Amino acid sequence: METVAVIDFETTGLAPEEGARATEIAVVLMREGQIVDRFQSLMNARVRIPAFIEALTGITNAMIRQAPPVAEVMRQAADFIGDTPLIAHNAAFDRKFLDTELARVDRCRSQEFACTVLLSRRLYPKAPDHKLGTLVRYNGLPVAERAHRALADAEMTAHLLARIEADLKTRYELPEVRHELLRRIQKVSLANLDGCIQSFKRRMQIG
DNA sequence: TGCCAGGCCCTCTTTAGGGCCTT
Repeated sequence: METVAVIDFETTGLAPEEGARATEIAVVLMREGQIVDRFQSLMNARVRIPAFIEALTGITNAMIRQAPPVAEVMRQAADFIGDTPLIAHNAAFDRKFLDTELARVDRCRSQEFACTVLLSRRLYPKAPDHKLGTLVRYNGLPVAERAHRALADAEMTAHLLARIEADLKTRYELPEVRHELLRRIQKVSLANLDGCIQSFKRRMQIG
């Protein structure tokens, strides 16, 4: 059975090219819709966290000063993830921080990302919006006590992923939902979703 | 002076613009 890694970063800002750095990482391994392992750590990149981000995440400059060095944490995270296919909510954001922080420790990513924002826009077009918290509540999933912390957000994303996979299986009578199919789905328009999945089923000789 | 992320999606589109989503 396929294992996927759900990843979430907390950072000092929105863009590494603007000098933003990661302050916390969490990775949740999922297999058959269940969380089977977790990695989480704060990390010290020797940068100051803006006050409004301290308020948003609850991660303070005092906490970061006592955290292990970012290079040490990223090497551990890279070893934990290995070549497991990746998932994130708004994957473009986490992908660029992952790639930037890995490059700083002379490591690189080999696997692709799937994105629960793109998937949710296709599966749940009637949701009020596609923020992580909204989608979790919209689907009646467990809401983390402390959103905007990496492990809490990664676990909420993992639960959302499990719901997406379950809904795809039910709606399209699929025996399983692999990362490759998620990647295909997120690239087609909403109008072409049904056709994309039926075509995939024919190629896989399902149904 | 006025803007200041960026990748992606949607549509009153594609010779573009506006909005979403992440910290």
